[in-house]
Amino acid sequence: MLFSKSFGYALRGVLYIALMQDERKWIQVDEVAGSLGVPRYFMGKIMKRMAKEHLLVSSKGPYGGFTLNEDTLSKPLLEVVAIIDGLSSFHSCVLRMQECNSENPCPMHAQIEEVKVRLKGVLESTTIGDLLRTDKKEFIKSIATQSIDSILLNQHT
Amino acid sequence: MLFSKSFGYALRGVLYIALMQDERKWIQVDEVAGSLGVPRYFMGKIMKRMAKEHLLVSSKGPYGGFTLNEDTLSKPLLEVVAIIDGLSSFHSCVLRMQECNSENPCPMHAQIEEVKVRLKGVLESTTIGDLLRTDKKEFIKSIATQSIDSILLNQHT
DNA sequence: GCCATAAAGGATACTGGTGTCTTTAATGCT
DNA sequence: AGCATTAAAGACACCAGTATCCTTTATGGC
Repeated sequence: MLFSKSFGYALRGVLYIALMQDERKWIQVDEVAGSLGVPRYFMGKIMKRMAKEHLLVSSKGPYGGFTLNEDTLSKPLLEVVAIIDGLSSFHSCVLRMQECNSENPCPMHAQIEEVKVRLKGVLESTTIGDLLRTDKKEFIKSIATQSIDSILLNQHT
Repeated sequence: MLFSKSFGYALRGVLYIALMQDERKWIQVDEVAGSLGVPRYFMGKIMKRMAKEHLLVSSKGPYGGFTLNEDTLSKPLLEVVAIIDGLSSFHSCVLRMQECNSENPCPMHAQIEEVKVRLKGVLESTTIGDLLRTDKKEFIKSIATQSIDSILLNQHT
């Protein structure tokens, strides 16, 4: 597994909020979790962590919820990885050897290093905003489990 | 985490056996686990799984242990991954979307697919034998936690 | 056949990620 | 000020990977 389950929830959550941003500023956990088919309370904890790291902004009380920060869309995907999974896998050896580095490499070091550099490069050069697509319905379909109609319907309630 | 902890144990175990093969045919779990600094009973279970898949051969009783199969060194690393971790991460979406594929891709599909193909390529094109190095002492150092001297010493007991 | 040795197999505990629920704190509305 | 709403925070359950121990099975040497 490249990333944790939480990372998937986190990124999809941010993208969902970004998607709804043009209509409403504050989006509630209930709606995000419901639309994405993610456990309600678990989603809440994940979004809280992102808010704590200023990738999201939260507001309590009626009409509160979560919203993007000014710079959220320009942040690289690696930021989400760092917040949710941490970056240890990029720095540590796949064979878990303590002393693995370019001078004293583990047997897989060279082969894996190349892949890790590449993956890190993708995550650094791709921003959250880069992932957004123009077709809203198509985009929702790619991150949500609920039907598009029921999601768009919920917006009026 | 690209691979599980077990995968690291497994690969290092196979390499250790390969390394000792020129002197002795059958290597015991006790020695492998001791040399590599891996939990004894856990290592046993991992090696058993590899034996079941014919990546290793096992023999019970006195002077028994594990040894390489005829074709072990020519097997690609992906074989070890398949036995220990399974290949599901290569086939499934990082955002865990059920319906993610090239026709209906998740937002990260294109970027990740490239990395996954590359990683899989490395694991397919690199054999276990490819990882072996000529300098035995250097090689042991790269997969073991115990001192080289104490390992070489144990061979005589 | 008996004994010692080593893997096989099963039972159990630990740990971190995942998932659920309840209580507390903050905020907007009346 | 009081109430309703929403996130924050903490407690707890669950599960899969990890780790440990014990019993059983196979095998070689005597």
